Amino acid sequence: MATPSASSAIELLRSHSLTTLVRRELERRILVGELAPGDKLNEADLASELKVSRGPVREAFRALDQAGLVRTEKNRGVFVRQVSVEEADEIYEVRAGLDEMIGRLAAERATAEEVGELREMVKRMQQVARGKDVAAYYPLNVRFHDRLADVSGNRTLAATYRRLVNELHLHRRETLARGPDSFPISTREHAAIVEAISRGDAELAGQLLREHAMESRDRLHATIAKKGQVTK
Amino acid sequence: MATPSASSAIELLRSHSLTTLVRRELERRILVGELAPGDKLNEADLASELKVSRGPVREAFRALDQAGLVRTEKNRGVFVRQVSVEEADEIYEVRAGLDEMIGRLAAERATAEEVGELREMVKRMQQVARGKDVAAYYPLNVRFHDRLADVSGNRTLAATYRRLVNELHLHRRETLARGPDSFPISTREHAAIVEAISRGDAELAGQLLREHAMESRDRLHATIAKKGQVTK
DNA sequence: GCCATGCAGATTGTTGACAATCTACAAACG
DNA sequence: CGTTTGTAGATTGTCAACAATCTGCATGGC
Repeated sequence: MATPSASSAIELLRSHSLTTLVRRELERRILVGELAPGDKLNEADLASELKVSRGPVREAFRALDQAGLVRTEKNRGVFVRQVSVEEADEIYEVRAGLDEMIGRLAAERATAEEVGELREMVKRMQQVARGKDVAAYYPLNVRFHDRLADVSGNRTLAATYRRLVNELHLHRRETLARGPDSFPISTREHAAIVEAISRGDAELAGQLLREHAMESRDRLHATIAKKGQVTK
Repeated sequence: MATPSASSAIELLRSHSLTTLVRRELERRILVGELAPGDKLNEADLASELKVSRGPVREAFRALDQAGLVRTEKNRGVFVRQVSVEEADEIYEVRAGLDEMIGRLAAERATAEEVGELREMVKRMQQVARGKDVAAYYPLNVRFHDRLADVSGNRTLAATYRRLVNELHLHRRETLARGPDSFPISTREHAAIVEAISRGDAELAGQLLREHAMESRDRLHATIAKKGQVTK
């Protein structure tokens, strides 16, 4: 490893085609909100902006479509996917089940280092939470759950989970425009989850994570009810 | 509706680009076994065989890659995905959880017609089962579970389920080459599942479907053990 | 005999051009 | 005045050609 930066650059070029890079960039823009649900993605514009031809852009579109982040209408274009409340509700339902599996498996398989890492993440979240800074808390929360999915040791489970969470990000992006974000700071729950995992209590970890997910779902329903009063 | 065939043809042309058609054809070939796991897919050959240019073929590749049916190696080509026993084990684990959700929701939401349809499918499977014709039984079994996923009423759940089942088909294709298929004829279990759904017993339906999936997983483990003896 | 080096063919990655389709606006008709 | 038809511009779908990379084999050096 004489030139780590050079070798990593080589590795970057070796595995990443333009299609992959375009795909990542678009995924980033969508999840970060630069591209809002319903926005149209113009092939030519994106191609010239990213300094590539339309081919890689189109290939990236097909991948993003399959990933559920955009929807394609023939001869009309591709649009950032809009996730309705009904869909979000369905997704939450599945996510709750996956979260329970993640909790169970994580409790069974987590190593001491992994538990330590999770504890560290919870601690960081608690620090941020004191400032009531939702904007800073949100990504930490996402990464915590993401890491939890990895700790489950089941790659298929983690990949399936991430896919659904991405779609829920989409829904959040959609509703975010209508009003301020009321994201919950639930560090206590997180701490309890990590403790259950630490003790190897699969049943409890699964139950806690399921409930944690269900609360998100219930919050969605509460928001629907409130929006229903205000908007119409 | 004066010319239903014509209007359906129009609808076909309206929504299906060449990319979509190529994608479907390749998916069919992979799931039916015409393309075996590990096989390389040559862009130019496929393009000329399907009478299209390489563009749509490449776009179909990106979608199939994201769908988990092929894997892409930059500058080397795309290959039909190989699902190892470890991966299959992971997938089964997730599938068992999804199946439980499907059972629960189906029991809660299934209409009388849907239950009737499921009963009909079980009956057909029983008829085929008497002939011990595994080749004929297998697709019926797949369609039964597929329909069950729809009956759950949760499209996200059904889509997630199908994706995993496709990957398991891949694993089956891979192991099928090594020896005869020992697919189980479990019409009794299917009948019990439908009955639980019919009675609206969500708990039981979920439990039965989970066990049903777990048996597939256990069969995989048994096969591994046996293969381990024979092969090495 | 064995390994490194360097072509030659094949295959993938990317691009720009052409064809088909859609959208918006304006003119013509009832 | 409203509806319809037609046309121009923009956008997507498809294609064929060019560039970059890989694979296999032969040649040469040790």
